[in-house]
Amino acid sequence: MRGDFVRPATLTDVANRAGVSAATVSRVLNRSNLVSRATRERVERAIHELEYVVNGHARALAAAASEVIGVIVGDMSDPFFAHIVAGVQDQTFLAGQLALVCSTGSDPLREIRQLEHLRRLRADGVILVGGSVRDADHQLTLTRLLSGFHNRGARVVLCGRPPIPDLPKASAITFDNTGGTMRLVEHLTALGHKRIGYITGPPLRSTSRERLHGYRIAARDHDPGLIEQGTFTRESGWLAGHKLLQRNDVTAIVAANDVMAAGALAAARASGRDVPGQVSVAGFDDIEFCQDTHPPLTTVRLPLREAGALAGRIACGLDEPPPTGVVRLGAELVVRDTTGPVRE
Amino acid sequence: MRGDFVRPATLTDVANRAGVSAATVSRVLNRSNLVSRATRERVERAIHELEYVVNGHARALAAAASEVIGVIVGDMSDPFFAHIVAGVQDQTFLAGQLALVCSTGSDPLREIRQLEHLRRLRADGVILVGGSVRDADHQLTLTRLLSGFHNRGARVVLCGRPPIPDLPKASAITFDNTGGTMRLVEHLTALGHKRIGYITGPPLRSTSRERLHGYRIAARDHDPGLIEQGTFTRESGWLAGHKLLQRNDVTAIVAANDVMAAGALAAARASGRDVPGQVSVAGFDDIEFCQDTHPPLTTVRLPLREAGALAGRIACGLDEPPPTGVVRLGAELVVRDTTGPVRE
DNA sequence: CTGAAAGCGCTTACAG
DNA sequence: CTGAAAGCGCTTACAG
Repeated sequence: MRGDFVRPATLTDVANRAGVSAATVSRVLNRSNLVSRATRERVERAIHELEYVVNGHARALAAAASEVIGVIVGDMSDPFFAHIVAGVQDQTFLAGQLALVCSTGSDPLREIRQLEHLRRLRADGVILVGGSVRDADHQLTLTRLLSGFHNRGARVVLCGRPPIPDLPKASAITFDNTGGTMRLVEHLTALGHKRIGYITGPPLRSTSRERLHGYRIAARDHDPGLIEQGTFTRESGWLAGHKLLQRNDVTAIVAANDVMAAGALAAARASGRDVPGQVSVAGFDDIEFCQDTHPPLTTVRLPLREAGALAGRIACGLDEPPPTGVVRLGAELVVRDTTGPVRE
Repeated sequence: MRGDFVRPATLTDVANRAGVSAATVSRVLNRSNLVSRATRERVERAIHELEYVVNGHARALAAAASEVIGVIVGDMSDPFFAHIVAGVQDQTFLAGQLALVCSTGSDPLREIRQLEHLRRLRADGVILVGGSVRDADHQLTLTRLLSGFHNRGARVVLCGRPPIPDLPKASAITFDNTGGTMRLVEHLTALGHKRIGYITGPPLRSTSRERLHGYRIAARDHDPGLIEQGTFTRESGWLAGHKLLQRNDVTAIVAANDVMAAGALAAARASGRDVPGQVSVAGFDDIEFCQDTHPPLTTVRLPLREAGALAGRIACGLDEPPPTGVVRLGAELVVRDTTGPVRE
């Protein structure tokens, strides 16, 4: 039933109405100053009267520039991604580009599909947000796809994801996941904790691996049984926390992100444990609600919005890519009320 | 320094390599079954060898269909939007469309700009998510722009936003904001609360107005001084909560969303008030962290992801638009631990 | 400052 | 089942 529709006005329609050539209309559209004032005004009136909207596809085809920046994220409802994306969009808007945000639901296949879509649209830039998946096949496909962007002259930015060795021209903005986790664990060690449980993220994600690496360095001589597997969701944090609490020697639990830490906190409460009296808990990212958990959560702050803004600026060509290809952003320990001294 | 780049392979390149015409390649691309098996295989090999990626702009221009669905949201880092968008994207992915999510930062001007961008891209559908702004000029521009989409045959869906009278062909998916708030206030009334403070959202947003309206109906004879202005942020909830708590007659505080309720909760704690012993607090939306506030927050649950999925299906043409143009979704009271009986 | 013409890379009747 | 040709709506040298 999608019957007969109005054909939108074209540039030719505008040219006819204004009594000029298509080239002249195009010049007005692109703010060329090779147009006399009178002509410009006539054209602008025609544009207004016809409610003319330039066809972005025709323009992209003729000019070989799309005004589109692709942003690929894992999961929009995860604050980690949401904050980075907000930073990106502030900048793309300033640059007059359209940030096209696609979410993969953490599915590698969907990541590939979305990238293909972006290549079809000849995106001027593409930003991959969040941890990469350690899977040889997937990495190969990804690298091939991304070099396709590069070969066209499109900019590739990795944000919160390690550089890809086979893709030296891509810019990478990374977080100090390892160092941040180390400082967090050392903070607990200084409080007297010796048996510190750790809830890690999905095993193949670079973010998980880097944070876990920090734990392994700082928690020397740790028992491998102190590490539980999570999936970055609250539910998985609850389950893993519950398991760790069944070991009576654990006096502190560190989760690889705040959402899982919130789950572990709930598990501690459910088991009747006082936090931080009987067990300390800590997270990672410092998303807003850390202030509102019970008690407020000790965590590590990542400059998410700033990272997104930087990625956006590079992708739009507003900033030059970093000379070394990599910008490493800090991670700051934020001590709140879920961590305290061990009471033996 | 963006020097000489590789020209991506075109359909003609593929045709030459495979020794067929462009039309045949196009047929293979579009899965037409008017191609012999042998020819198809030859073309597919050429596509693979050349790493050919169809140019979406050329295709959109020739076929007058863009495979793009635009989604306009206020603020990605607000879980309210994030959950709706996740629902949308599940469906657009199934439909093979690209969901192009643009955020306006709650700026009406930016909303218009993003819509113009989507019109240029000849989006097949557009979804406006979240409350509309009550401003005559802005509404007029918006309506004009949206009818431009309609006239082209693109689908317009309003999600979590009231129908626009001048735009009867648009589908609207609305939440029972008023009824949900009424049930929440009645729950408090049943617990003996007589002086219930209310923290409202930005005054011009439809969401704020509908929720406030529910409060006004249910809290009959309320003192206008019991209503404080917020902006849907945690900070504004803290401030408004702080003000309300200075009135010693207030025994309960309802906020127009969970994020502000979390702020109010923190303000109550800061003032040394026990929740719910001395003051009850409640929010709206039921975002995930409501389970982790201290104490867990009483609120009203909105089917955000379902709403997004429905909007996505309609926008992609997977589902027919609702016959009446409007789908009204429920709002369910979720009683947790921040609300309790009045202790006089 | 302005216009005619070619070209961007596809799809789609039309013929065969 | 396949191809030649026109056309989608712009931009961009090239001339003037």
